[in-house]
Amino acid sequence: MRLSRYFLPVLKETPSEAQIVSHRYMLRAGMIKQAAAGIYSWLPLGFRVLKNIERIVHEEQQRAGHIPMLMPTLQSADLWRESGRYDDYGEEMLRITDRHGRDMLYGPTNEELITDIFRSHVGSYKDLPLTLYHIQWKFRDEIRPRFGVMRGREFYMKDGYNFDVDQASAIHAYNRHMVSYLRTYERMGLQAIPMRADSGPIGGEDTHEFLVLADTGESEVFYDSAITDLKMGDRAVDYDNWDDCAAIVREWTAPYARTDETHDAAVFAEVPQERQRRSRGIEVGQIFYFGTKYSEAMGARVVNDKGERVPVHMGSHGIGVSRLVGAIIEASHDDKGIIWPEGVTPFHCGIVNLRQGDEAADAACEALYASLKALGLEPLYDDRDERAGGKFATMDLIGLPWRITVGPRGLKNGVVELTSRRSGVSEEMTPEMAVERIAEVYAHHHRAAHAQPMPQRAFHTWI
RNA sequence: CGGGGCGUAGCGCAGCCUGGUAGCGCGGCGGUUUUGGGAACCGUAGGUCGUAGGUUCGAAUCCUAUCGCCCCGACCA
Repeated sequence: MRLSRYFLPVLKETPSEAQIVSHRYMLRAGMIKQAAAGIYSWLPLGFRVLKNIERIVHEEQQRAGHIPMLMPTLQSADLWRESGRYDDYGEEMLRITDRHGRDMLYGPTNEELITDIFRSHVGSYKDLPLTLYHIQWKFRDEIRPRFGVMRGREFYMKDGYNFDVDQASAIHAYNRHMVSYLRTYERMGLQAIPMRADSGPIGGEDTHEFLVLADTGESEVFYDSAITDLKMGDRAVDYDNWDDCAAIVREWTAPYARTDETHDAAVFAEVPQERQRRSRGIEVGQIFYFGTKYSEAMGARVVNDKGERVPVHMGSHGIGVSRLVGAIIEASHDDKGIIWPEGVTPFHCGIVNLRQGDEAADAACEALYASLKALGLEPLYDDRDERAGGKFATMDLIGLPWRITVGPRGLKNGVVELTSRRSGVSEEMTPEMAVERIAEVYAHHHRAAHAQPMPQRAFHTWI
């Protein structure tokens, strides 16, 4: 993309309403524009990040054998009356009446809809296990929306639902989700720690929240520092293997890690003193096993191998996609702006032409731009007629992890400058070498590297 | 919903107390000189002062109502 033809309304000054760093930078970098309290338009740059996060979520869900679909934002109140939540959910649910006087609602979540779909079409244990998910806008009428997209009223969320014939296989689904979530967050350059949580209005017996450590987090968290040393890395995971998944879950749940809701000072005291950590965290996901809570209320039953009709065991799982945009910024920024992890960056690298209009500089930039595009990478070429300082400031603010700086001075010696946004380190090298280096950096983040679904599959519905 | 605050040009703000017909910085547009970390100068456009009523010869300013937004709290992906 050429910046001169893009829409990137950056702000030099911080809008007064923004209190926390992610909100400030999202506004200043031209990522969002507030439409109403807790409701935002996603401008082109923000939209690219949102879509990158969404893409990673999709890839990791499908890798784990989960099936994408899409349910509507508006729902009929009838199903919610059936589950009993029409009254339980309270003021946070946005209720709407259509022209015929029918009670509708803007969905805060989708357990009712998915259960209705399930009971209409699935009747036998032979159709299980089944995990369906979608990524869709939700609305929760927060009393006080704040912190930009971190606590909006309208938000983009992946929610998935697993259906299993009995508790044991439902627990495996739970474990499988924890593993896939760990991978998902790691690919975004985040460390999200699973912490034992309260179930809240969703209900359930077993649940973990995933928290990103950040000073501005809304939850107080207590953990054993051993957990932050854990990495999924490149390890091969067989999502069909109950023991493998359970082992990884044990690895991540053995060290103490809880939010203030479930914190137990006595248990925490058993963690060696030097490993006790107390911090703040941003919740970016949660997984639940809730047994037969909805299936019993709504009559979602299957016939098991003994010919008995039994309520299906369910779980649900959510990832706050729009919130993650803010959470990543909270976890990765400095005083100049955002520092995007390679996995989610809106553009793979920036090209800064220090002397727009200079024949050699223009030509070198065009060549770099073409080479990067040819490799399937998307550079952002700052070809505006701006001074160097302004271009650098913009690049630093919008946080592209890599920058190639091109100027007449370097070109005289046949070199350009490659700069890491994170470390600030600059190296001079030929343009060809810079392209090669960028390509290497992104080799692991390419879509192709993640598009392979699990090789062995137990899910009958998987393509 | 309780407490606090704010709505004046695209953004950040002053003016309000003590009414007299709107200003500053940044940004925009045109031009000249510049050009390796947010340049300088000249020119120029842009506002029914959130909205509605009231008081007054006269309201951004005083009064009333209303809408919106932000912050703290309870609540929450």
